[in-house]
This record gives sequence, C-alpha cells and structure tokens, in this order.
Amino acid sequence: MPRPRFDQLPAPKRRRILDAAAEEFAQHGFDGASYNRIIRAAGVSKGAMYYYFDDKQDLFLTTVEDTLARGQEAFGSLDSVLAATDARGFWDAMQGLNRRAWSIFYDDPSLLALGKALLASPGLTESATYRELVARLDGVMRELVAAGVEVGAIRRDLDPALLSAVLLGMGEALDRFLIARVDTLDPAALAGLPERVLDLFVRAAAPAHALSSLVLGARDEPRAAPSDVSDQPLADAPAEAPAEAPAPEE
Amino acid sequence: MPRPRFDQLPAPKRRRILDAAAEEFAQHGFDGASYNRIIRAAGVSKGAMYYYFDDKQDLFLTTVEDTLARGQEAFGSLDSVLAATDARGFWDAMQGLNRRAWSIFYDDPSLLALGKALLASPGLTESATYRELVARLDGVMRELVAAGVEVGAIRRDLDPALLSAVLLGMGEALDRFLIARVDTLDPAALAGLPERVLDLFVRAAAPAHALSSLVLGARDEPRAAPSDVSDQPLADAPAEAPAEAPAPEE
DNA sequence: CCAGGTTTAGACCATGCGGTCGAACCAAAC
DNA sequence: GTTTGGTTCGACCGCATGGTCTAAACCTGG
Repeated sequence: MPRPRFDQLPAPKRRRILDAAAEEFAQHGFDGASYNRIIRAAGVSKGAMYYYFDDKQDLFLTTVEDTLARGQEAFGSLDSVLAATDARGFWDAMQGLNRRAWSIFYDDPSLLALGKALLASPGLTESATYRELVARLDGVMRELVAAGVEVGAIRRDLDPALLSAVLLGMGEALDRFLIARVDTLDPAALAGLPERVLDLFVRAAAPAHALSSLVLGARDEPRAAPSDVSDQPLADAPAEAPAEAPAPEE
Repeated sequence: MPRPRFDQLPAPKRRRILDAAAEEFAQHGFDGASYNRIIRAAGVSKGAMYYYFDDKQDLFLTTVEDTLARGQEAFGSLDSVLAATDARGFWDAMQGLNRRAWSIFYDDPSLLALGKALLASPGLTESATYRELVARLDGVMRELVAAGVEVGAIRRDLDPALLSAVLLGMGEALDRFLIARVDTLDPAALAGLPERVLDLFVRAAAPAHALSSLVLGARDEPRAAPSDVSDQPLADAPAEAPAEAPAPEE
C-alpha cells in the first residue's frame, strides 16, 4: 500500500500521478512499464515518488485499485439483475449491465487494459492487495451467476468457475475485435450489436432447455425458412463470398 | 529470416538453439525474453548467435515458424471436417480436431504460449514473416467456417471474423482454465469434458434454428424436468455452496 | 528569526539489456 | 608452410532499468 503521505497530497497532484501511471501500465503491462517514464510524465521527481510509494509494485496496485474504484462507481449496482424473477428478465437486465460496461470501457479503455495487466503479471499474485482485488471481482461474478441459476437463466451443468472463465474470454475477444474495428464498422451494424453480443452470452450460459425461448430467432421447428429477417450478416464480410454457397440443400 | 548458415548447422545444435528460444519466448513473451538467457541455455556464444540470426526478432520469428511447422505436422489435415455433408457430421469431425488439438497443446504447451507471444507483440506486425504466419492461420479458420456454413453447421448472421474471434477467445479461456486446474479436477469429470467443451462452441456458432438439434440435451419443450441426467455439475464447485441455495422454487 | 522535521530533487548505483567487434580458431587451398 | 575465409568466442558498448541516498528547499511552531 502507498505510504500514507500520498493520500495527503493535493488532489490534482495525486491525480496526475495516478493518471500517468494508469496510462503507462495500461499500455505496457506491469513488467513492460517504465517507472522512469511514469515519473517523467507525472512531472514528479524520483525521490518524491519513492517517498510516496514503496516500489513499482506498490504504485501499480495503488493505480489499479484507484482505477477499479472509479470504474465501480461509474458502473453502479447490480440490483437490476439480482432482482430479476425469471430468465427473460435476468437477461434483459444483463443487457443493461452490458451496455453500461461497454460505455465505460469505451470512455476509458485503460480500465480494461489495467485489468489485463493485473491478471497477466504472475509475480503479483502473492500480494494481499492483489488477492483482495481478484476476490472482489470473483465475488461479483459469483453473485451474478448464482442469481441467474436461481431464476433458470443460467445452466447448472457447468462448473460456475468454468462458465465465468468462458464468458470472460468471450467478452475479451469481443472487446478486442470491436476496439480494433470500431472505426471501420458500418454504424448501422454497430447499433444492433449489443443484442447480438448478448445473444452470444445467452447461448453459452443458458440451460439447454431454455435455449429455444431465449436465443434470438430460435424456433422449435428445427428447419426454418432459409432466409430469416434476422439472418442478415453483421458486417461487410458477406460481400466477398456468399455467391458460392447459396443454400444448404439438406 | 535467419542467415542461411543456420540451416546448415548440425541438426542437434539447431534443435538446442530453437528449443531454448522457444521456451524462453513462450515463458516471457517477445519483449520479456532475454536473448542472453537463450544464449546461455543453448550453450552457444553470443557471436555465434549473431552470426546465425540478424537480431532478436529474427530468432523469434524463426522459432515461431519452426514450432508452428512442427505443430501443423502433428495436427494433420482438415479433410475430415471439410468432407462433412451435414451439420451433425461437421461438428462430429470438429470434435475430432478438437481432441487432436488438445492433445498437441497438452504435449507441448509452448506452442500455445508462442502463438500468444506472437499475437501480443505489436511491434512485429510489420514483419513479412509475421504477416505470412497470421495469414496462414486465418486461412485455416476461414476454410473451416466456410465449410461449416455450407452444410448448415455454422450461422451466417455473424461476421465470420467476429465469430472466429469469439471462438478463439472461448478456446483460450478454456485452455487457461484447464491448464490451471488439470491436476485438481476430478478425472471422471475430465473425461466427459471434450463433449461439453465442444458443446460450448456449437452453442456459439450454430444457426439459431439448428440449436435444438445440435446442443446437448436441448428439448423443444421449454421447461424440462429440473433434474436431468446431464444436469450434473462438472467439478467440485457445488461442494462449497449448495447448502444455502437448495433448490429454485420455480 | 531560527530550529527541526518534512518534503523534494536528481545524481548515482548495480544490473541487465540487445547488439558490436576484433581476435582466435581451424580446415581447406595453394 | 602459409594464406585464406568461414566460424566461434566473449569482452565490451551504450543505454535504460528499478532503486538508493544525500543535500538542499520548504514549512511550521516557538
């Protein structure tokens, strides 16, 4: 933890330091980040920094903690999801969370990058602060899953930890994908995206018997008409290849 | 690319160098890896190394290329999947691929780690070798997706690139999860795992109308009996918490 | 106005990095 | 026997790193 002196610093200076650190750590990860660069960017002397923080790790964890706290504040509570009484309501509420989360990450991508840096630094796992942070995130996830299970929105046939891991992985992949192409994607496609993204989560997480009632465009009749309204490709990809595979003959 | 002299080295020495490099790069990523450590581990002098390779990046790309080639050889062809004529057959064949891939990664985790190191090194994206490697992997993925779409095993309503990204993300998360717990998991649960894992891929990738016929245990009737045979938790997770949430009242 | 603790500054340290370079080695050619 | 040229070696270079330390600047109570 930071020396108590740091907390007594004038707020703007504290912010300058934490912001510089957040950017550096988010960009390069813990190992790759340069303490010297942070010091330069923050406009503080080395002596002062080592007067505030024990070492690089101390600064890093303080930065993560601060960023997380700010993100959490922006995020608000999970009540809407926890209050759901049926599967549909649960996923609708999750959609809301999803939107909120997305806009937060969009506003401040360093939050996500910092989280990744935290998880990717094996040397830090011993630190108490680290454990506490991870436990907090894990607790949130468990709470959500438990609530979903209770209302039949989430399958019980998978280890919740595995399910969490998979959902996080999907989310990360989606984030990467979208961040990489947010400027090149058709705005219209972008608008319909949250529904489709959530649909992916539902597909992975819902109980098998509830899939047909929760998944977009799923019918009880196994073979629907080949051209469905919702079967429009998302982006420009189909412009290349669709001619050669007109319709499955089966 | 490596100086041609490297290829003329006696095979065992070449192997020693590439193995040392693969381990170091897999463990620390490109930036984190130490050329000096590799040199020490390989038992070669620095001068010799710089006689074989232009620089660190040259060694890295050569290592990746070599490892990938060896992995590809072990992996074999995609014919079984490309030859499928219906959705079920496609996914059955994918199951086979999945098993093969898993056993390869299990035997030699450095392959996966090297791939990650490659993707995580933004500075290398300009290199021609890098582009070629990525293009090769991307081509394989496109081929598979195209085949799946043709037989109705893969949805068309999502940009294939996005779908690939999500599936890769899921796979990565699963790998991480399993690698982390492979020793603590119940062997019985482990045995049934490939089916469940593939089921996750099917859920994400199949067309909506085919879900009920492809997903494990999906019924057309939305509300099945609460205790289904396949509704057994996968691992030890329930041993901790089940007492406080005995049964959903629904 | 000064004493004495608190805070700041930045030169300095050891270490490790990727990369260079001139010398040594050695087998084949003359 | 000497020269040549491909190969190997490791000391060395400049640089950046995380971290230390001393001396000056600053502030505040007496």
